[in-house]
Amino acid sequence: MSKKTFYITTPIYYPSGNAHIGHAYSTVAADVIARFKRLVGFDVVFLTGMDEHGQKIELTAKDKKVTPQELVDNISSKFEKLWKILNISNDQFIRTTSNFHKKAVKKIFTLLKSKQKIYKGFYKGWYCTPCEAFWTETQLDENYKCPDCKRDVKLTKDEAYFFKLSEYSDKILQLYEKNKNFIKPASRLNEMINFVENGLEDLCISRTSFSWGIKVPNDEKHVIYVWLDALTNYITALGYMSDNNRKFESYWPADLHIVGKEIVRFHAVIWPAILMALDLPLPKKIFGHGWWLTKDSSKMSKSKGDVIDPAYLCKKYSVDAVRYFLLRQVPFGTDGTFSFEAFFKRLNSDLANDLGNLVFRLISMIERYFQGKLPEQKEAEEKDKILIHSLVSAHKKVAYNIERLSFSLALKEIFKLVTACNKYIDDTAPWKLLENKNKNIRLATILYNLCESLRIISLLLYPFMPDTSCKIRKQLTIDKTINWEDAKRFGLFKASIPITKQEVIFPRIYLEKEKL
RNA sequence: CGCGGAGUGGAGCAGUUUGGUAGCUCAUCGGGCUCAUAACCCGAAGGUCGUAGGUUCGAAUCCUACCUCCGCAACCA
Repeated sequence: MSKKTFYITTPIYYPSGNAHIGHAYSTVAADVIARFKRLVGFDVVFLTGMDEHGQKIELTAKDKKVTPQELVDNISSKFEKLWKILNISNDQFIRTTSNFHKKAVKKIFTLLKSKQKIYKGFYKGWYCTPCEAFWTETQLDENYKCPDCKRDVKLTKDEAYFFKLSEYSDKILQLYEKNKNFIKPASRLNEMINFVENGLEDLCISRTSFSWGIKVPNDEKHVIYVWLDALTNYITALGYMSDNNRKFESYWPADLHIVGKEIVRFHAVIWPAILMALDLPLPKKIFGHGWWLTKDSSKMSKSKGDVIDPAYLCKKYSVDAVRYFLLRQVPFGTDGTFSFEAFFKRLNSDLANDLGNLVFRLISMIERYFQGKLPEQKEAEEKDKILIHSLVSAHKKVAYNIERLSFSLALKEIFKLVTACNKYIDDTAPWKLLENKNKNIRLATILYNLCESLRIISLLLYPFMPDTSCKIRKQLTIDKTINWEDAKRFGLFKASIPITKQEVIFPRIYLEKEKL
């Protein structure tokens, strides 16, 4: 029985500073897809990692008086810790400073060179001596000065290796034409078409101005510059160009590269060209998500420390609050504004008031009315049907929206169910039935239906909020096995297993108590 | 004329492809309920849909002009 495979990646992040909310965003989104795909039976590889070479690292390390390796070891370990905190279920964590990656990249370079896709030429750039940095003409400011220090720059010509990107314009346009879903959302596709139609230039893929990188084989004063080093992580991680490429054979091509909108171009233009040059299949989809902006950045920076540090948010307000907010607040393709006001609002109204309170009031009634043990008998009524119908049909909409990366809509669907449950309680008014002894079974049925609802909700919620999902199941003594199929059927909840009240899942946040 | 996106009640957004009572969430106000985390449920108020023209019986939705904001315009991960 060979399961269908699914390979999903995040970008590899650049450890020149600490992880911020944008990193968390890409990674959490990828995690949701990975968890979902596993849940529906795919054999998933979920890759994330770090892009650890380059001049900026070299300079930062020098500044901090550590070696580049020490610098990246330190920062990368922080990223890894953050992924643990955020409950990221990645199968691999690649670092471009790993030996296996460096070896593979060298082989890729050599192969491309032998195929005559790489040649040696001259890189023209404007060099700023004090900054030790090269700039392209378009990067210079309006007076042709260094954009960093505003001082004079001088035109220099350096020997460098180039990749024949210019050969691929037509092929890439054909790719876009053939696969309309290659770049999502569609607005990004238009940008790329426009960009490629203007013609592609060959790509400079080596540098001599710094040394922190993979050496060019047989020409060691050159180091391989970002593209060939970073983008190829998606295949070297699977063992491409290694002694054991079994994983590569079974998982490549990637099903989905999740990237920030700022690097769509590299993934949608350069990466396919490199793969074409290597005669490898192309990834199926690139999704470029939006950015988190801060509306009132002055206020943010005034507060002590880096307040939008995702680890801090998780620690203070729970992982799932963060995961939920990021994916619920704005559509995945568009930019959003991060504000604590919005964060607290979401937390309070959706998570604490609607979901958390629902679990709490339900368990409270089960304890109070049945000493924590529901009888098995049932007495259904017409109004149950509406609730049940919306429950068993929800999985389709949720799955559909996750597949399209419309996380926000998927969550909306799930929370419609939560609202339906709260309404159902109000409509059936269990506390009134209590007065009438004959209504005991009906009362139990209502509570059963609610437990069952929460079983299904916990299942649908699992890819987004694994922690919360498990908490709900634990509180209602539902067994731990998470299986998407079980979201399609009503009636699997086992009555008569004792339930006792536990912690509140999402405590309410009181704005006035929060010091921002 | 480089390409593209956006401008809708206090806030954030959907609706524009296939014109026909302007919808959602939050906030506000009123009511209900008491199982619950001052939570839950119901109802109300609030918008001439960037501006000005045009097409049409009828336009947020189509056309024209203009204004404002934003993204892309390659070696920045």
